Amino acid sequence: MAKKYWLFKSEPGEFSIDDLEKCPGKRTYWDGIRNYQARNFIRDKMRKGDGVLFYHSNADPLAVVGHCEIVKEAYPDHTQFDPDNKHFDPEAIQKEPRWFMVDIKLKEKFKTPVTLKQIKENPKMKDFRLIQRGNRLSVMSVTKSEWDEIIRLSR
DNA sequence: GCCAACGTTGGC
DNA sequence: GCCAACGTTGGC
Repeated sequence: MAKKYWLFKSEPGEFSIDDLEKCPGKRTYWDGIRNYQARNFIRDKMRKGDGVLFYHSNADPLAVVGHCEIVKEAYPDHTQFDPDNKHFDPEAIQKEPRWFMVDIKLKEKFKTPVTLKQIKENPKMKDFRLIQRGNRLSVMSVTKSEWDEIIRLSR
């Protein structure tokens, strides 16, 4: 299957691209996704080698700050079973995990983040999911041309 | 801090 | 299965 592209949102106060850069091997698991649409992307669609844009939400600046690669495909998100974790799901059962995660590895932290403002002003990005009205998905798909444009803007 | 948009929950 | 109430997200 052809390489696909995604965008992950993260609040830098929770987990920033700098935090990712400090992780061993610059890789981490992407836990805490508790939305079914996002879960289905993770569980059913993401494949090793797919590209991931890393976006800082609730931040200054609001921007795509780098890109990553999926290095491990979906497996159960252990935080759903951990009562001490803020993503604990009391309804989740071990035999049939409800929530999944992938592992990502940082490929590049942009020298120039691509801001939300830039994206909104760019006619080529008018269909970008991130800027669609009321879009609250924390994981979404990105087309190849959108990916290429973001990379170009970061240069 | 506000609030629009959206997902989820639960009573009926 | 409808839908009002509620909680959350996230830009502003």
